[in-house]
Amino acid sequence: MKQLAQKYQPQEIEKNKYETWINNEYFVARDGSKKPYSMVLPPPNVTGKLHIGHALNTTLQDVMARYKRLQGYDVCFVPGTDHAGIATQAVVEKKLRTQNIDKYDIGREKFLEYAWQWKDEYVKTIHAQWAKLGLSLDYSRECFTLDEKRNVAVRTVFCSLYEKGLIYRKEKIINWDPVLKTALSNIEVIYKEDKGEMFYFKYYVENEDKYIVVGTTRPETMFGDAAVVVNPKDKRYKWLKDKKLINPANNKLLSVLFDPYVDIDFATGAMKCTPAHDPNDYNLGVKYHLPMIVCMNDDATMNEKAGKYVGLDRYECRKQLVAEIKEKGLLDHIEEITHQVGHSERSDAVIEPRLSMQWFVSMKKLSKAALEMQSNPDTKVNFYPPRFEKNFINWMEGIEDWCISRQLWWGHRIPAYYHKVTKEILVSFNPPKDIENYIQDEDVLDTWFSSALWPFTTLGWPEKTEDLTRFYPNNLMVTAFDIILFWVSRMMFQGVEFTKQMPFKDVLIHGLIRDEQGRKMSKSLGNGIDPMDIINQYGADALRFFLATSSAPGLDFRFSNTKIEASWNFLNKIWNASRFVLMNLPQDFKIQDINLKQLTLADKWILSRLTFTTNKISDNLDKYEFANVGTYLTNFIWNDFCSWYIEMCKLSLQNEQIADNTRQVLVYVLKQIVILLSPFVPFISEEIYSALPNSLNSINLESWPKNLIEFDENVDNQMSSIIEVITLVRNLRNTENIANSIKLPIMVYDKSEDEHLISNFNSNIEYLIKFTNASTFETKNHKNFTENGRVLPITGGEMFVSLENAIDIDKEISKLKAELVKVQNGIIRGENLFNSEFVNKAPKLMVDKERKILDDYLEKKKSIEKRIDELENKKK
RNA sequence: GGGUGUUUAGCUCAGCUGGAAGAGCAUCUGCCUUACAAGCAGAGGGUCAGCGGUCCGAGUCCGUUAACACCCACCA
Repeated sequence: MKQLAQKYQPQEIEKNKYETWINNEYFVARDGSKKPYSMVLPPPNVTGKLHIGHALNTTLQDVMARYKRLQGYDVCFVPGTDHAGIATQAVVEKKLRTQNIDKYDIGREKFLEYAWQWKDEYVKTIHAQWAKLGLSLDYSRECFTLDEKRNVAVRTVFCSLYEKGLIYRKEKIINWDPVLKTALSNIEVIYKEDKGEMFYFKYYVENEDKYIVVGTTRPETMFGDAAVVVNPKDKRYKWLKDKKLINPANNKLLSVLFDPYVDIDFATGAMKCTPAHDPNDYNLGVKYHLPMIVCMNDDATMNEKAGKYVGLDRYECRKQLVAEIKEKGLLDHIEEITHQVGHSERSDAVIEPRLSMQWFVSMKKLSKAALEMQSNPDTKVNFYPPRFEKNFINWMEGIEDWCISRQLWWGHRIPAYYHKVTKEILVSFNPPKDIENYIQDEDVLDTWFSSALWPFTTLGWPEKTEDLTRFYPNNLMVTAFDIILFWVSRMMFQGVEFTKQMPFKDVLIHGLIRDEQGRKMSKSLGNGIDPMDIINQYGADALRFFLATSSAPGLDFRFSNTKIEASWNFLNKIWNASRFVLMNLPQDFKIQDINLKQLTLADKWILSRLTFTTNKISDNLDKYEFANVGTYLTNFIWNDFCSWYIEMCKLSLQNEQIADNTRQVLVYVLKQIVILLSPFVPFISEEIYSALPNSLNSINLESWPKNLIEFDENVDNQMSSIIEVITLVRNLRNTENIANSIKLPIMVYDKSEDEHLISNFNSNIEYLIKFTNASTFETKNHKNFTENGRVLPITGGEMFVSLENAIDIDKEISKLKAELVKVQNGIIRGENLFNSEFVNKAPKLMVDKERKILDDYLEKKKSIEKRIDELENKKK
């Protein structure tokens, strides 16, 4: 048992705790006698430091991990990091460039050395940040998406899919990033609305003085054109049958195709067809066996097909080509348009659709299996909130094959080997024995290919490990909605394919944190927030509490300094309440069982509220409704415990007979409070916990509160009625400007024959006197007062507060009249209700409730009117 | 072009099965009451975006409109 410092200083109490927890292996899953609970941390990229979004994501998971641990689960919370192929390669290249090193000069192997160095450095940073955040991770199981074991899994999956015919290599139109010089998958392309121009060119008919006008947004691709296509139903172009058109860019002859794909109403209804640079044109090209002419290099400069424009950037070529065509008089007109243009997610370069030889995952069979699994209530993944399930389903239903090869060095190298002579492809887990006759594929796999396997590769798959049987599928996956398609969906279909079940039971989708103005946080805006800065200022606990309790599932929320401060204030309140409890314990204090027969009303009430709160918190944590949990915690701790119970204890602590039992209750409740809090704010909880008598070595060894007594509605009502009286008197003092030093005689009388009210007040009269600062507090069964004062309605009776210190009668009367209006409105509402179908159709319980409310109002009306009469008489 | 979400107090947001509108911050009033002035005790403030519907009863369910945000989609 140790002392709590005078001040709550998070920087002090958060020191060294994490190291102790880790050294004691509190977070290592290994107790086979307990029920398993498992999560994998979405592995952050090793490109840099963690941002506030990571802090949110990991905090939510850590809350669940700690909660489940306290509930007696063997929690397996696996950390890891992601090699993030494109992103990491880009930052490493950038760093090398600052040192004037070109990756092509140093070559693949040397470059990878630099990349691994980078990775080691940032994993270290990430570890330090996880520690600061207090994440209860099981480091004994830590993984990296590119480590040896994961590589085994990746190669196993690749070969297996290849053998099943679900991976193939083919020349197809793919999204080409000309800056990073690699293929991308469809979802790595971000479509943005861009201003552009639609150019209308004249295509003359061969050997005739007739022309048609063809529109294009991309004149530079005309060097790759293979045909002009019109709709067969388009009457305007029937005459073109069997004619040839002259490509204004290079004077080559183009045949005219008639295909219903072309939209008659779009532009001129005549479309140029560039099979090697447009996915739709490609389809037409395949259908009509057109030549596939690639007219650009991999860096989006023009190749020799562009004639004199060879070597020019695609946009420069466009400019010059348009000028040339215009000069020749073949430009009809130019139209300003806005259209969707694809940009690379990573480099922001304008994507060039390009015919290229790549590896693909055939998606049809995989998506079908996953969708079937998802349509069955017994095997499906539960999305929180459920609407995100649609994202998954829609995407999977319309999914196209997944381009998985990347022209990078940093990643899992594709286990395909090409025979130097026969050119035969060999896909094999291990390199061929006669490797000297082969060349391995230069490309690596899309990062998401390995990420998709994460839930089971982290548990040792493809080996049949104990972890895999115990902890798979994972219980929970927590992630932001922007990654559902990239990651969640892919984990799901790969899980189904390789483990015959979904990789997790629940998916919790959270929103994004925006800045205080509601803008997305981004590097270009420079409005990102470093969680470490917040921790240094307010402590990890305040940050965690803010993050976890500020958001409803699936919704974005704003970062807010005032909310962090509010969290800090809350923790400071808890700190001080704990100090109060501890300083009221005598030196020789010993924990004993609470004597349930000696409880005061306040004792019973706080224990009953504790039960209520614990149940609410469990319910809401089970639904991942963290914001609700925050509300229940704050209400209970700040209002119930601090404002009422502790204040009432100040009296009972002076009563020798009950003081010790009160201390037992105080310590007991405080202990449960810090346990309830600990999933959210582990550091301060541990600090306070360790100062409590008879505590274990760490709060991490504790268990979730079991209810000492049931929630008691009767007790709750009794306490409410006392709180009601106290609040009314306080209110009266405030509105009437009556100083606390003036003691007031107070009388309560019972309206009904019910003795409960009176006896409740009688047995708690000392609290009432103290809290209302009354001179006398009497309870009576009958009205009997004549002095100047105020009648206040209370539940089940009325209260009279004598105001001998001359209140202003006029003011009093106008106040009563104002209240009378409110009461009359209430009566009107009630009477309308009872004149309606309400009585017949509403449940009896509701009718009774409304009846009572109305009766109370009628009573109240009478008594207010009487008071007004009395006061007016007094005036005369 | 489809789809989803948001719209509640001055600000930021809760309000999960329909039963007289809540929190934090801000504002106003009074308190240094020895756990806490980063606090305590009170107060004021809302036709729950608009319209229509279902229901005895709607912030909550249905339809519709508007604004904002996001996702998906090959329109040259």
